[in-house]
Amino acid sequence: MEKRVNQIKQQLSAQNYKLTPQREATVRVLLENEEDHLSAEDVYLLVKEKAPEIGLATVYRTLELLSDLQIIHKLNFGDGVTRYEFRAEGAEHHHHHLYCLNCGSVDEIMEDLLGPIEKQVESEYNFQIVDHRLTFHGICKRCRGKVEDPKKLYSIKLS
Amino acid sequence: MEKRVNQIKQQLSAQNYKLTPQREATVRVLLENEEDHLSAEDVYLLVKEKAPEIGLATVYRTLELLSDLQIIHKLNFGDGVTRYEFRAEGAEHHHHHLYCLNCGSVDEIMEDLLGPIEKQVESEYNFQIVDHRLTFHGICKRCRGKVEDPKKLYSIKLS
DNA sequence: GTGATTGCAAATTGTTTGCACGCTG
DNA sequence: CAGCGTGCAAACAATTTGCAATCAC
Repeated sequence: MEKRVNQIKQQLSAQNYKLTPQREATVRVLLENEEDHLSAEDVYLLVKEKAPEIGLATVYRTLELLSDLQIIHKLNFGDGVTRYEFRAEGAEHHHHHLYCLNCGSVDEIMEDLLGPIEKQVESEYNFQIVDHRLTFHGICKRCRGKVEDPKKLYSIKLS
Repeated sequence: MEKRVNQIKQQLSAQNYKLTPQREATVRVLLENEEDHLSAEDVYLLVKEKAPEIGLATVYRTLELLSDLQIIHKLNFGDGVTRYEFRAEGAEHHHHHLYCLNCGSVDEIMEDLLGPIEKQVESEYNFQIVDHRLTFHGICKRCRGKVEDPKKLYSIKLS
């Protein structure tokens, strides 16, 4: 944890940015909730607990900064809010998401399932791939059995 | 074209909705620009050409209705606007998108590359898949050569 | 007429910006 | 003191909602 905070501090100063207390608090919240895919509002509420004077705009600015520096990633599941997650440490390690239509949870698939497919797409469509987003929408293991008609949920909830 | 309008009309009346002139105009615009992934605003502007009195709210309501009835699909590429596309006619025919970081164009991959992978995910993660979204972000064939550093573009443009 | 549908304006939501102040080198 | 960084409030953009008027059976 301290190690990662420090690492980020260095990434910031390498570009002449400082790890101010607000930024540090934000980073720590993100690290502490790494598996949660928080929205800006989520982050704001959590950061306020440790730094009550912080403004929402600062949180947005910090998230934008971290995103520009490719320290975090913005995610969109179509429910109207942007969520954030840490980038995989090793540059090219992609992963995917499982978005539950019932409870809104987001789980991760930590393996990259698309390696061969990317190659196929690059050559077949003459498209230079920089990244991809793969999300499966459905019912998570915790909601299994609770939902009668997943397709219906789907049409209601999804964008 | 007429055939498809009629088909949609029937889908609507099957659920006790009417294909009003405004709805029909909206549907036609969507059909005429099927490969374009229009935003609500785009649709609004185009619909206004044939039905100048229409309101933006009506367009939104129509798009929402069509989406609820699973006639069209909402899409999010992370650039802040929701775009719409027709659903594949045959229920389970998935396709994928190529989003160009340089020009913002969206092309389609009409084959479903994920069949086997879905099966693997369902069993391995105990997740019941209803749908998936797969988008490749990168440089389209038209922008090839115009861009020096795709990764940089990526960090700037993407959500 | 009764209920669905519309247009318009106002409200909401998520996010961004302008600006004066504060902190740090 | 120069400039980055902040908090606050106002601005914005996309979308949604309330409501009175209108339309279709």
